[in-house]
Amino acid sequence: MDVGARLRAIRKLKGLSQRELAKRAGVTNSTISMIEKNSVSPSVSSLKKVLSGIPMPLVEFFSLDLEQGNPTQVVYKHEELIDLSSGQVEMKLVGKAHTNRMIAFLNEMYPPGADTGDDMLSHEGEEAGTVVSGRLELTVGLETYILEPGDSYYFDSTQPHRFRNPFEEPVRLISATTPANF
Amino acid sequence: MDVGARLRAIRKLKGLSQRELAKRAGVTNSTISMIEKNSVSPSVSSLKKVLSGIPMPLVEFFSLDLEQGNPTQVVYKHEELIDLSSGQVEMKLVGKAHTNRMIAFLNEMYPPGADTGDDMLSHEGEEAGTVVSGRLELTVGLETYILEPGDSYYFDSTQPHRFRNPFEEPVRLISATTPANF
DNA sequence: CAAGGGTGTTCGGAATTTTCAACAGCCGTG
DNA sequence: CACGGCTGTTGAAAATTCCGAACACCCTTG
Repeated sequence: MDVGARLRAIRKLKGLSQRELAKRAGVTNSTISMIEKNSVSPSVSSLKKVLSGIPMPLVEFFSLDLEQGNPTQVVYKHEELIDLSSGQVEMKLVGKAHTNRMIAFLNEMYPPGADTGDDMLSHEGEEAGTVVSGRLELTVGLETYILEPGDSYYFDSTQPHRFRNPFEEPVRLISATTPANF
Repeated sequence: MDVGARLRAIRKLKGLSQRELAKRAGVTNSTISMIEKNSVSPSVSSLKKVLSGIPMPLVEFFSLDLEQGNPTQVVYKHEELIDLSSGQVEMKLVGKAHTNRMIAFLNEMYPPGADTGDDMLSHEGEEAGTVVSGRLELTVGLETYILEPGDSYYFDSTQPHRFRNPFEEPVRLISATTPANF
C-alpha cells in the first residue's frame, strides 16, 4: 500500500497542486510533499485532514483502484461461464477473466431437493438475487421465505442463511455477492 | 470515523487482548491502549502494523460496518421492487429497505429501440449482468457486442459503456453494480 | 534578463506518537 | 490473603511527524 503514490495520483487526478490541496485541507504544503514522497507515514487524523481537501473519505482512499486498465474480456457466452458447481447445485461465474473482481455474479440452478447444506452460511458482505424460474426457499436468520419467479432478495451476508429447493421443479436464479469471495 | 472504537471492536471481535494483539503486531500494548482511547491518532504505518496482527487490510478496517443489525426486509416480491425507470428503460431495484447498500441489483427491461442514451456512461465501480430473454447490444470502450439469453458481461464501470436494444423483441436482463450509486 | 507567480523539495524546531516500564485492578488458586 | 497471571492505563524518554520558512526550479511577462 503506497500511500504517497496514491495521494499523488488522486491529487493530480483532481488537478490540484500540493499548495492548493494544502490550503483546502488546512495543512502545509511540506506535509503533502513528505507524505507523497513516503518520507513520513501520516497519522490517520492528518491523512483524513488532507483528504478533506479533496474531499474523499478514508475508505475510498484505501480502496481506490489506481492500476485500472488491463483490458479484459467483457462478454461471456453462456458456455464460457466458469463452472463453480459443487454437489447438486450448478453455479456459473460471470467474469472469469476479471482479476480482483469486486462482485461475484452467478447464474445458479438448484435441482429439486438441492440446498446449500445443513449448516447456515455466514460471511462478510452483502448479497442480492432474483429468481428467474422455479421456486426457491430462502432462510435468513430465523425467517424462511418462498420466492417465485421475479421475486428477489437482498441481505447482509453476515446473517446466517441457506438456500433450498424443496419443490419439484428446478429453480434458476441470478445473484450477486460483494465483496467477491472467489 | 472513530478509529479507537473501531479498533477495539474489531480486536474484541477476534477475541484478542491488547497485549496479545500487540505481540502479534509487533507493537507495545500501550500503543494499542492509546489508539483505542483516541488519545493519539496513529500513523498509517503503525495502524497498518497493528492491523497486521489481526490480520486485516486497511481498506477493510475503514469500510467495516460495525453498526450492523437493523433487521431489514429480506425478500422483495416482484411487485415490491422499486421502479427506477427513466425513459423507455424499465429498471427495478432489489433491496429498497437496505440502507447503505453496496450492490445496486437491478431487473432491467429494454423495449425495442431503447438505449441508455447517446453519451457513453462512465463511473466508478464494476458491473455485471446476465441476459434472461431477448437480445442486447452492449458497447464497452471501442467494442460492441451482441448478447443472447444466458450470455453475461463483466467490466470496469470506468470504461465508457452503453446498452441498446436495436432488435424487435424486448430484452430482459439482471445486473449488479458496485458500489451502489443509488 | 529581471520580476513575479507557479511548481515541488528540504531543513530545524515544535508537536505528536511510540516505547519502556511501572502501576492498579480483577480473578482463580493455594 | 498472598500470589501469579491476566486485564487495561499511565508516566517520562525516545522516535517520528508536522509546521514554518527557506530553497531551487520552471514559466510567463514586461
